[in-house]
Amino acid sequence: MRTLRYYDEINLLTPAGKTEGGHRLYGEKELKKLQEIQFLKTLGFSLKEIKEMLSDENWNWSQGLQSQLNYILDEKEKIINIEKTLIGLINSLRIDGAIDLIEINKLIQLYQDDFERRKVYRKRMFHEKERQLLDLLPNVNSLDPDSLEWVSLLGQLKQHMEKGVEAPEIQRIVGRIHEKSIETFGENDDFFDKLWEIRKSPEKSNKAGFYPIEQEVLNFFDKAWQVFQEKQRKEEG
Amino acid sequence: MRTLRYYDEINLLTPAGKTEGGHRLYGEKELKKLQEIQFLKTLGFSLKEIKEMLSDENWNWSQGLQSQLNYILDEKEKIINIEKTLIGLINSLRIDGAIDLIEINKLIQLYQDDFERRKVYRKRMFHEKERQLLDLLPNVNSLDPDSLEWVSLLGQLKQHMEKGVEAPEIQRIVGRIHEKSIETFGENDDFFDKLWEIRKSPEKSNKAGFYPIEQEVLNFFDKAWQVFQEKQRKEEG
DNA sequence: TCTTGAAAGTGACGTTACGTCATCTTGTAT
DNA sequence: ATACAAGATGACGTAACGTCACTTTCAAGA
Repeated sequence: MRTLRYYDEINLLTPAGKTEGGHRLYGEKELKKLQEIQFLKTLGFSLKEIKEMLSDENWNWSQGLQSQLNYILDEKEKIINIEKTLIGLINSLRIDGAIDLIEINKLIQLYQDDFERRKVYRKRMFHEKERQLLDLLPNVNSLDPDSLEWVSLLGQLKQHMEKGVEAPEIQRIVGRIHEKSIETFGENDDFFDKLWEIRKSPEKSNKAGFYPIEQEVLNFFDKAWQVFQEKQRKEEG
Repeated sequence: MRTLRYYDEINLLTPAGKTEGGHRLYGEKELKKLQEIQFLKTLGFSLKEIKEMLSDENWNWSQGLQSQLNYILDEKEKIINIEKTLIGLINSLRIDGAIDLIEINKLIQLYQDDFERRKVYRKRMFHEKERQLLDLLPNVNSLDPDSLEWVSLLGQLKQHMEKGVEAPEIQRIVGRIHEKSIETFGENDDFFDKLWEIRKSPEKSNKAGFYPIEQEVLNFFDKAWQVFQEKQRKEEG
């Protein structure tokens, strides 16, 4: 009811007549118009725009709809960006256990501004084939099962860190990370080492556009990884 | 500048001090806070919410981000619906050439049903209690890394299901599930129960990165599991 | 015809995150 | 000392209603 009063106020939809007492009376025509208004509203038009459209006999619908579509597409892009950022935050929160909003913000800025430079850097560091593998890297900004497995593994590592690198829990997690990386990158150890070198250095990671992981966790994994490899060698040899 | 005045008014960000004349002075700390505010704003939080988050020492970030993500996903869905409708309209315009309100009205009829369905608005659940009422469901984003690994593994299984039980991708995933289950339950293989337990929860929503574990997936896993065991026996025997 | 209670009317303020005047005061460079 | 840019203050405007508080009208039953 409030709505009808408002539409009346702004002359968007005036009642067909009024009773002596002032009650608003609407006819068939007005009902139809109301439906039109509701419909256009769901398309995201403002009442002002709707008023214009409905009152202009020669309104150019195709142009109006097109520009509305453009606007909506813009909004969609914005929302998708927010979504990605939120997912990234949630994942990194899981890996690191804490967040520094400002650091993350910087990263995002960097990510947005520096896309080109990062591409160049990656080109310098990796061959064609390796770059294809790079695209397989877990994407913190997504919730697909594959990325989630990485996130969960790193998160568990962090969780059990206090138990030390030799703890069986840790070694099992490292084992699964190993397998996962074989699945992702193949048996290509060179590539893995190279990646790991970059990963370990915050600056290089940053340049390459890798998602930052706490240094502590990285160092811990490095040690645990060495233990793991030694054990494997022993078993084999 | 207007912005700073406003933040001061609502006690979101008060200046570190003022000059005799009343000019606002901001220090390093305030600058940082301002940046945080700006960042959170880009994520779609309202100033009221931001105020709460930043002033609460024990703010539950993971939950807050999560509910914001849900809200954003909702918005995204709405926008995508608008987009579809607009595209539909534009296309039908192209076919018919001229369109007038009569045409639009036909389409209104078409979409009318949708309106009705969409009237069940979901509100944004910012506060814990409100959420607890409506969604008790475990959501990937609120899971601990350990459970997350399960979800991610099953999710990957589902992703590659079409390749058949014998596919190497599948067998590798099954292998990791096997290891994970040993870690969790020991050598006895009763982790099927666990799977069924996980299965009980979902169904409600599979957006928001929520992975329902369907019957189909479980059946598939069952078969793949048998293949896996056979292979192992062969290797051993 | 009178009563009565629900529905409708009116007016006003609240909502968000500032933008934009108009007017006044301060800080600072010359 | 003076001039002038920059900041402060207060106020109104924004979009589309929601939500009081209070009054009036309409239609049905006695």
